[in-house]
Amino acid sequence: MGTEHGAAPLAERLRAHGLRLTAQRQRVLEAVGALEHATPEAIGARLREQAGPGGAAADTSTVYRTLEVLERLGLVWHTHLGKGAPVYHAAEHPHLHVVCSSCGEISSADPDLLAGAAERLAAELGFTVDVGHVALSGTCRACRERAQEKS
Amino acid sequence: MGTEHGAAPLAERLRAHGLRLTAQRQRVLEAVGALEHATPEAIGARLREQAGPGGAAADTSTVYRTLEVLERLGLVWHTHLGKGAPVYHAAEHPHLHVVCSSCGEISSADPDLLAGAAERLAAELGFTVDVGHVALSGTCRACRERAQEKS
DNA sequence: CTCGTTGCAAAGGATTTGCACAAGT
DNA sequence: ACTTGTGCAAATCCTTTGCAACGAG
Repeated sequence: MGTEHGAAPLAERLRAHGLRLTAQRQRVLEAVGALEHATPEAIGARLREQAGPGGAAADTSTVYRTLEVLERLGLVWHTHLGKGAPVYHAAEHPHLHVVCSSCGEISSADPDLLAGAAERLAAELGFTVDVGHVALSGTCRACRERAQEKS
Repeated sequence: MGTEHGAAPLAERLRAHGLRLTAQRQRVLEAVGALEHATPEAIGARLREQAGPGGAAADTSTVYRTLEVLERLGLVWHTHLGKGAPVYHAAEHPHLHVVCSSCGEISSADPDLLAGAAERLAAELGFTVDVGHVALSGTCRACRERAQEKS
């Protein structure tokens, strides 16, 4: 297990941008890594739970502002999976999001799935697909079967 | 040009569901077909413009409710391209949406691009990708070049 | 000490909902 | 007539913003 990227990049990248290392920023980043597919709301909730005796949660607005910063630093990414649900995840393990439009189930898939499509788009339109941001919607096996027996 | 699906399906499908054919529903459907990548707001605006002497626009809430109905009937589809921007399009010509996360430019692409990925997901996860709903985000050629010269 | 950060509360924008009236069948 | 659809306005939800106090460097 590499120690190289444990917690260092945050402090380092913040300094590089003239920004400051704060407890909130560390906590939000930690929360994004812990919760997969984290929404701002979920992150806020988690911080509130973890807020020990010191009462050290982060305000909603701070969560939003922090996520914005972390994204600019390249430490987290976000995707819109559907309606009002931006989902953040650590930038370290890029993966594809696959969402069932029926039950809302979120799965992850191999980014290579889009390699072919990405190449064609690059060649034909000069468009660079951002695999980490992509969300594929469709129907998961369970919902598909449920729909079939229904009709 | 086939007449088979011109305007008939609306009345037909509405009846099949015990719903009624109204002027608003016809107009909204027409607007979605006319405007590509139509947002609810844009649809409302268009209806307001077109509202002739009879003053026959549709209220915002009606637009939303109508789009919901039309989607249930399978006449229109929607995709979330980013933040608060649900985009509707006629279900007739399925296409992929490609959005530049930098400038917001929306392009359409060949659905076949995802054929390979769709097959693999179906085989590996039993997940059926809904190509019409998919939005790929990334960077368009113009923004990519702009970013390069900048740094 | 200086300037970035945070919390709080209020502002915004987009979508949804309740209800009485109008309209389709 | 009966029941669904519509407009209007109020209610929500999510996110952003202004500002004074706080804390990192």
